[in-house]
Amino acid sequence: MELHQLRYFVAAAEAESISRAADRCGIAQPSLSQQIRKLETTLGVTLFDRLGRGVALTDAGRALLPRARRILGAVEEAESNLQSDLDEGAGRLAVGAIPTMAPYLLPAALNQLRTDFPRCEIVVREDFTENLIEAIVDNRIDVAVISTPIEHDLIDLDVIGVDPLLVCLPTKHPLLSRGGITLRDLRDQPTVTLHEMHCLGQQISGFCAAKRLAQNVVCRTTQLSTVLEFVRLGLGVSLIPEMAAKHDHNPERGYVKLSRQAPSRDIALAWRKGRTRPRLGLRFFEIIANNVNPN
Amino acid sequence: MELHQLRYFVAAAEAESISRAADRCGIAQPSLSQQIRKLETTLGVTLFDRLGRGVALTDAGRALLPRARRILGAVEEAESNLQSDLDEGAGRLAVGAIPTMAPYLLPAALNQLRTDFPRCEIVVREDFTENLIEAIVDNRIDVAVISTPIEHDLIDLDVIGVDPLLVCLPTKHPLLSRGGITLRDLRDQPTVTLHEMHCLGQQISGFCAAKRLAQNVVCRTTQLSTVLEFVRLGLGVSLIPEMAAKHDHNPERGYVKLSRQAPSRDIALAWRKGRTRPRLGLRFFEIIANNVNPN
DNA sequence: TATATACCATAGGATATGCCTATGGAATTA
DNA sequence: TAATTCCATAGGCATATCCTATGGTATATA
Repeated sequence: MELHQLRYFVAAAEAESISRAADRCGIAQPSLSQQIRKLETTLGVTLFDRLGRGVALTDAGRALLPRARRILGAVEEAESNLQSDLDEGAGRLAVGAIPTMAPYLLPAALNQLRTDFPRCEIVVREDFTENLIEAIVDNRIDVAVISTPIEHDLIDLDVIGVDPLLVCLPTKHPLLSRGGITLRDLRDQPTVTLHEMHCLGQQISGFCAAKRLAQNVVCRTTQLSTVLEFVRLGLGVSLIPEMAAKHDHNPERGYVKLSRQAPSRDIALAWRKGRTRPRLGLRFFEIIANNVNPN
Repeated sequence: MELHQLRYFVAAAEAESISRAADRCGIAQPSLSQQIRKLETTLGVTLFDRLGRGVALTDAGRALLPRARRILGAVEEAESNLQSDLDEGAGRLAVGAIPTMAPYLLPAALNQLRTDFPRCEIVVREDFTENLIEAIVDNRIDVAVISTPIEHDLIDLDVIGVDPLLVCLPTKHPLLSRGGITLRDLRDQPTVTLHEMHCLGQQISGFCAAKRLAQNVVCRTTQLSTVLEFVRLGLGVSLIPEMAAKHDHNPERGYVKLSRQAPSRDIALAWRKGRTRPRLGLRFFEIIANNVNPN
């Protein structure tokens, strides 16, 4: 069964004539006659009675007619609405993000995206950098919000901003009111930090190692919120990303920016190299870059 | 856009690989690759990103995929359900009948047909012979219940029974109780009869002319029920088909069969010559023939 | 790093398909 | 009876589909 055969069939049924149908289809009468016959052969039924003067649908032809119309209608819909669907951003976007960024960056950005493209479908995956990279390479997600460094031949990285790491202290901590804190001041402080399964945990460790600062780590957790709770209870201090600090409204914690050589992490979007970035992804890029760096 | 292109497209989208898709479709990899490219050209969009290691859908591809599946599903449905629809008699039947037969033959027959094929659709047309013949020739109706004679090259006629014409009299009429009535006894009776637009009216006139019986026609009507009413009021007698008499339960009228050379009309089904008789039509034939001639 | 493997694209040729014109037979109309 | 209309068939041409062979690129392995 071929689409043009269905078109010819419908034309012949409507015209009740092979000749007129061929005329309307812009082909010669024998061609249409031949295609109808072929359709009859493949379906194993007779579609028309040839009456010498025109043709008339048989039972089988009457049964096929509405189906043929449905099929052709679906084809037409596809051809004409494909582009408009794309224009309206009715697609799907799968976004990944590391757990230390997701809760601070995604909600606002995805909310905005839904506003811009009400018909879009968004899938979120929160996972560690390594798994996100793998997901991008395997085309399971379209884009990921992560931090540097990323070394992978198949990944394109756009650094869209910098997220400073602040010192997080209990409100009553003496350092909090002092001002002008440097890394050196933290040397003897007990610290609470993230497990190194998080890239943020690795980044902090790396930063301290670079500054030859031996951390006195009293606890490693797997969630930032747990770290914050420990700090609140006075078990130690911590380095916390600014984006997380901005979301912390608990009066029992305070944040201080280190006065010199303040550590930070990059905020980046990772894409699959070679893939055309989906329209929704491009808009997501704009939105999140704008949120990170308000002009 | 062609159906095989959609098939290849869906296969490639599902396999995420041109090679594997080609394998599954039973064609060579370059062929499938080429058809995908063609589809992209006709639609004016890129459907896949070629990643060296497999392919991945673009926005456009993702938009097309459900549509392609819908189209192919509709095609499959048509191919597989066409026959079953025919077997279940889900078709349409357009039946015609002359007004002097329709009310007595159609209701029971069509009711039976609906019982046999609950999904069928029936259209009834009640009209004069000439118009019915024309409707059959033009394929507007599939079959007609009519009477002889019919002379038309494009009509096949099946005589399925004979309908005697009875003398219809008011109950109090002296002839009714006499028995052994012949045409001669009607010679001086005032008669009421149908207009000759009805074939029955023509048949009765013809019959009387053949017997050299000059009718004393006091009234011509266009409906049998009007004739009956005139008879009831004693304005005249009439010849009424037996099938109508059987439906007449009014005690003020009586019917007598003529004892010799009783007139009758044929009951026939008319078909378009050259058309394959629809399944529903064949069943209708069986039912009505059986109703007319109960074995 | 070098080699082998997997995958998609291109090139060129064989085959098949769709469409054409010409023509014949059947039915209808003048 | 002749002219017309309509569908089917025959044969040829152009195109499209599919094939094999091959090259380039990315991935996996030695």
